[in-house]
Amino acid sequence: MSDAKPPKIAVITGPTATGKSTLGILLAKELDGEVVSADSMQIYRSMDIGTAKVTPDETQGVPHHMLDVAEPTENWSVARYVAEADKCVCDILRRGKLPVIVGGTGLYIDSLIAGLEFAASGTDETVRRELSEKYDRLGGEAMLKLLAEIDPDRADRLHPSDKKRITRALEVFYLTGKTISQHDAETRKTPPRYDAVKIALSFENREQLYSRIDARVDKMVEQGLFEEVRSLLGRGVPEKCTAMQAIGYKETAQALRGEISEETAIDTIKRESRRYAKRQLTWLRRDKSIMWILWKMQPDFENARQISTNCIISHGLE
RNA sequence: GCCUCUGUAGCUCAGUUGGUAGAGCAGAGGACUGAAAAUCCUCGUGUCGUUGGUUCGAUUCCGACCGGAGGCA
Repeated sequence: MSDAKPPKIAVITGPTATGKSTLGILLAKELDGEVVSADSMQIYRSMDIGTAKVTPDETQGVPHHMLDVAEPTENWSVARYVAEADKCVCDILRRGKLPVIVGGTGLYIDSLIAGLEFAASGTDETVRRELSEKYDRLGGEAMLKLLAEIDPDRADRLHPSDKKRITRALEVFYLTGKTISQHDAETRKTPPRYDAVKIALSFENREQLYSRIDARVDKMVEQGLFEEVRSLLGRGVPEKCTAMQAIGYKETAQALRGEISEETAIDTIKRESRRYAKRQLTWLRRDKSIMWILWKMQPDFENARQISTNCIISHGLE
C-alpha cells in the first residue's frame, strides 16, 4: 500500500470490427508499448478466425499479452482476467514500457482499471448449481423475494427474469455472509488502480459499422470459420462451455449438426455481431471519460494514430 | 385481351360487420461488479397503392387507373 499516484496506461476500445487491434499496434510501436488484450474470447487458444485474433504477422513484433492463455474447455472469469492481466500490466510498467489495453470487453477493461477485488466474494460451483435449480423450480419472482429479504437494494434493481444476477447475488451472500450490495459499495470506494487514457473507435454512421461487421463475417467464413469450429468440436470441446457460446461458434456448431443451413448460420452470426456491437456501444457510452474517434467512411489509421498519440502524451504519459 | 387473387410499419402478414390500425421479425434505447461475444429490461403513426364516387365520415363499400401473382384464350 502506497499513496503513489496510480500508474498511467492507455486503453483502445470500441465495438467489434472498428480497427482496435490495428490502432493498438500502431500506438504501441510509436510509444514503446506492449499490448494487453481485453477480450473475453481471444483468451482461448485455437479460436483465432472467429474471434478475429491478430496473427503473429500483424503484430509487427509488438508483444501481445492475454491472448491464448486458456483452453476453450476452461472456466474463465472476470476475476481471472483481472488477476492475470494485472500481472502483465505490472510487468510492462516495471520494464518502463507503456501498457496499451486493447479490446472490446467493457467489463474486463473497467475491472482491470478499477482493480476490483473479486477474491473477497469467490464462487462455488455447488452453491451456484443449487441456486440455479432452485430458481428453475420456484421461479424468478420467488427468488427475487428471497433476495429482497437479505439485500433489498439489489433486489430492487433486478428483474425477476435476470436469473444470472439474482443467483449470483444470493451466492455471494451465502458464501461470504455479506450482501453483494455491500461488496459493490466497498469495491467502488477503493481508488482506481490505474489512471487510464481511454480512446474508443467507432463509425459516424451505424450502417457503416454494420456493413463492416457483415463483411468481416463473410471474410471469417472464407478464412475457414467452419473448419475451425469443426476441429474444436472434433477435439471434444463441449458446446455448453463458455468458449463455444461465442458469436460465430454456437451458430456454426448448429449448422454443422445440420440444425440450420449454412446460409442461416452466416446471417445469424452477422445479426448477432451487430447486436453485440450495439451492446458494446451502450456500455461504452456511459463512460464520459472516453475520447471517441469516429471514422467517416473508412478507417484513417494515420490520423487516428496522431490524435491518440497527442491525447496520450498530453495526459502525461509516454 | 379476358378472369381471379393481391397491394396495410424496413420485411412477412393480421385487422377494421365503414368511426384513420396491430403482431412477428428487423431495428432503436437502456442495464450490467467472478458465464460479459454472456445475461436481462423497455420501445410499434404508418399518405392502410393512386384517384374518383357513395356516405356525416372510407384504409374498410363501388368504379377507374397503376404495380405484383396466377389462370384462360
